[in-house]
Amino acid sequence: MARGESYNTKQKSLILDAVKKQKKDFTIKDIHIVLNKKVGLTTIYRFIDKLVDDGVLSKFIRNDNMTYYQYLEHCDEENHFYLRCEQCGKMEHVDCECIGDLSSHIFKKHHFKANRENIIINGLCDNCTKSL
Amino acid sequence: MARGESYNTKQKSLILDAVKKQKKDFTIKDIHIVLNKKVGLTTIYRFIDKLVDDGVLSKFIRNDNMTYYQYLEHCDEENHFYLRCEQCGKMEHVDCECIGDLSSHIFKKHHFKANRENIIINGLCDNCTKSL
DNA sequence: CTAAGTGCAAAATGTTTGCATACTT
DNA sequence: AAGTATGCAAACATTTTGCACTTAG
Repeated sequence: MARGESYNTKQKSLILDAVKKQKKDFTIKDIHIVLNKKVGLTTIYRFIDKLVDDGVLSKFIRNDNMTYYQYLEHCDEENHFYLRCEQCGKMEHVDCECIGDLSSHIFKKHHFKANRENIIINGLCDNCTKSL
Repeated sequence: MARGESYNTKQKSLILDAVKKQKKDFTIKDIHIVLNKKVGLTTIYRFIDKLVDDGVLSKFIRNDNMTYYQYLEHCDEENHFYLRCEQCGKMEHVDCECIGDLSSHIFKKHHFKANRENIIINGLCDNCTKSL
């Protein structure tokens, strides 16, 4: 096997499964608890960091000063983007050419190359709008 | 004076000035150093947190695990949004109806109420695209 | 004069590192 | 067998808190 390659371990797949099961954004602690502390905190930190580097997770901070992560379903769709609810933390996936149109407009008119892999629009989802 | 009101102090205006002068995203430490440690770290933490709550600053985390802040020029423009360069950290302000169009599309078709105050598109600015 | 703000030092958290052990390939 | 991964404990860094003192109104 080539040098620098990584090994598959029970811990990694446990973490990845847990991460994929989350319905909304989560913290390192959440995963630690979900896994019933079967996997060490250090390992979780290390592997989740790697997932962020690999673009599998996005990482952000709320004003409560906690670090949250969110699973980014891998989409090869040309026109994929996210709608993230600021109220409940849920992330909707959308495929719609509207975002492609915006990107090309921004490129042509504003000379900026949008990162198409990771466009997130914040706001309020349908449910939360109703319950306010 | 009404209870719960806040006082204007030298420290607060020093911090606010420093924050506005930043050309790109910055950390608490940056501000501490810019102010030549004339203002205590604790005070900086407290006031900057307040600025975030008030929507004057946005707060986010990079994968280096440092917390960054960015000054959000207040814009009453209907169609204001940000283009944030992932390479150099610069934030461009744009006023263009393209974003209003997108927002109403998203509202009508995807039943999501975008937060118009704070739309940030990540990507690469013109300069950084050229120098890659 | 009173409420709010400041800054130090201490405490609390969150995150990373060193290292011996265990696991993958 | 050799390279990776794990997890503990320790080290580190960042952020928050308690408190006596200062300042704004």
